[in-house]
Amino acid sequence: MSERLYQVQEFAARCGVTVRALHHYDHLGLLKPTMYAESGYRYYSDRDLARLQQIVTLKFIGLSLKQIGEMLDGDAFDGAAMLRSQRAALEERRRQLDMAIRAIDSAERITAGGGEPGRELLTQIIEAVTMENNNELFRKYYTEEQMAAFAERAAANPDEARKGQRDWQELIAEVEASLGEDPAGERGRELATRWAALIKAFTLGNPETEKSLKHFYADSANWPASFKKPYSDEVEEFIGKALKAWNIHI
Amino acid sequence: MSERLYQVQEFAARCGVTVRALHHYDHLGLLKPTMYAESGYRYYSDRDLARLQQIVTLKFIGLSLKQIGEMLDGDAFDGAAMLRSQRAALEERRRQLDMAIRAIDSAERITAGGGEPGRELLTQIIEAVTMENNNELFRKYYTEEQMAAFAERAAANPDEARKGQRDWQELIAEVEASLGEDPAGERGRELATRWAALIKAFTLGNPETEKSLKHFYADSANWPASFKKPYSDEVEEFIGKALKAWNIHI
DNA sequence: ACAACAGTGACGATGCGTGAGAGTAC
DNA sequence: CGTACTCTCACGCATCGTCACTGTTG
Repeated sequence: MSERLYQVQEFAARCGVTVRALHHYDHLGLLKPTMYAESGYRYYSDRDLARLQQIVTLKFIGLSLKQIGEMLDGDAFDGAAMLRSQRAALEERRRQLDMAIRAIDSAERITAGGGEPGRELLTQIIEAVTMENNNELFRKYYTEEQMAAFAERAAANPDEARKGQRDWQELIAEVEASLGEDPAGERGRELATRWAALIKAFTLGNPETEKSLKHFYADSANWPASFKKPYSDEVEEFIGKALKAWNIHI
Repeated sequence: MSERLYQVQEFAARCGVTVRALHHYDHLGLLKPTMYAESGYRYYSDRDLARLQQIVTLKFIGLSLKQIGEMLDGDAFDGAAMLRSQRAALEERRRQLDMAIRAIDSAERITAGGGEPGRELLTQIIEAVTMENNNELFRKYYTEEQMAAFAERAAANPDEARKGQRDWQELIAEVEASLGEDPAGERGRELATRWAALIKAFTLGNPETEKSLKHFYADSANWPASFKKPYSDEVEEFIGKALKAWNIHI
C-alpha cells in the first residue's frame, strides 16, 4: 500500500502547500523526497506525507522552519517546554495586536465623534497610539485593580476626567509662568497646594494608589524615551522645592 | 526655538528608534534629515521629529514603511479607509493567532489529561490543529448560533459526543466492509437507515441545521485539500445509492 | 512532436541588526 | 591626539513568490 509515489504537484496539493515550498523544504533538508529519479524528479511517498503533515502543523502553531527541524530531528527534544514557550510568544504577539487594534478603535471614535476631518486624522491616531503606549507603561506600576478603577472612573464620569486634565494643564502653565519667582514664596505655596490637591483628586487618598504613583515617578529613569512627562524639568524642580519649603506631603 | 539640530544618536533616542533605523528611513526617502554636513553627517530638527513620530505611530498600528510613505507623502490619501482596512487586517491576524493558541491549549490539555507522553505529543498537536482548522472550515457553513450550540452540546455531554464519533466510525467501517454488496439490497437498507439516524442525532431534526449540513457537503469542491472527509468516495457512493434506492431522505 | 509537468538558479520583498573599515567632531 | 561619533557599503535573516530558461514524461 505504501508503494504509491507522488510527483510534486499532486503531493503538494494533498497537504495544501505549494510546489515551491516543497523545493524549499528539500533545500533546507527539512523534507527530502523518498527518491529522486535520474532526471532529478522528486517522488514522495506516504511516509513523506506524514512528515509534511507534522511540518504544516508545527508551522500552524507558529514555529519557524528551523525550530521544526530541530523538533523533528533532534533527539530527546522537550516538546512540552516548546509548547509552553510558544504559547507565551503567541500571547505576547496577541497583546501587541490588541493594542494596535484598540488604538485604531479610539482613533476612529475620536474622528467619528465630531473631530475635525482631513489631516487631523494623523494627530488623532498619534494621540490614540500614545495613549495605548502610556497604558502599557502604567501597567508596570499600577495593579490591575487600580487600572480598572481608573478606567471605570473615566468612563462613568468623562466630564470629570476632562476637567482633571484641564486643571493639570492650567496648573502646569501657571507654574511655568511663575518659574522666576521663589518656590518658597507665597506664590509657591499656592501652586504647591493646588498641585497636592490635584494629586489627591487623582488618588482619592487611597494609600495604595499613592504608593504606586510615587513608585511610578521615582522610576522615571526606566521610562521609555517615547514617554513624555506632562511638565518640564523646571516645573518639576520648582514644585519639588515649593512642596519641601512648605512642608507639603503628597 | 526650532533651530536646534540633533545628531543621529540623540535624535534616535528621543523617539526610541535606532540609528540604523534612521539610516534606513533616509535610504527609503521616508525621512530625510533637515540637513547634511559636508562630511555627510545627518542633522535633524524638530520638524523631522514630528515626522518621525508620525512614522513610529503608523508603524505601531501595523503599516509597512511603504504604506507609511504613501500615507505621509501621497496627496489626498484616504486615511479613514486606511484605518478601516488596517483594522480588518489586524483582526484577521488576531484570529489566526487565537486559533494557534487554542490549538496549543487543547494539545496541552490532551497530554495533561492522561495522554501518553513523549513522541505522541506530536500526534496530539496535529489532532488539535486539525480540529482548529476544521472549525475554521465549518464556520463558513454553519451560523454562529449553530456552532455555539454544537460546542455547548459537546461540553455538556462529552460522553454522548464521544459515542457519536464511535458510532460514525463503526458505521463507516461496516459500509466499507459491505461495499461488495448491493446498495439496493437488505444490507444497504440497514446501513442507510442507520446513516440517516446518525445524521438525525446530529441535527436533532432542526431544519436549519439540516440545511447547513447539506450545504456543507454539497460544496465539497471548495473544501481545502487539507480537510479529510471521514469516509471514502466509495462509501459515499454506496450510501448515496442506498438512500436513493430505499427512498430515505436526510 | 506536443502538452503538461519537473528541474535549477536567482532576484524580490520586509526592516532593520551587525559588523568592517574609514573618516569627523570636540 | 585621543575618544566618541558618524559615514558608507554589504551580508544576513525567513519564507517562499515569481520569473526565466531548460529538460522529462507519456
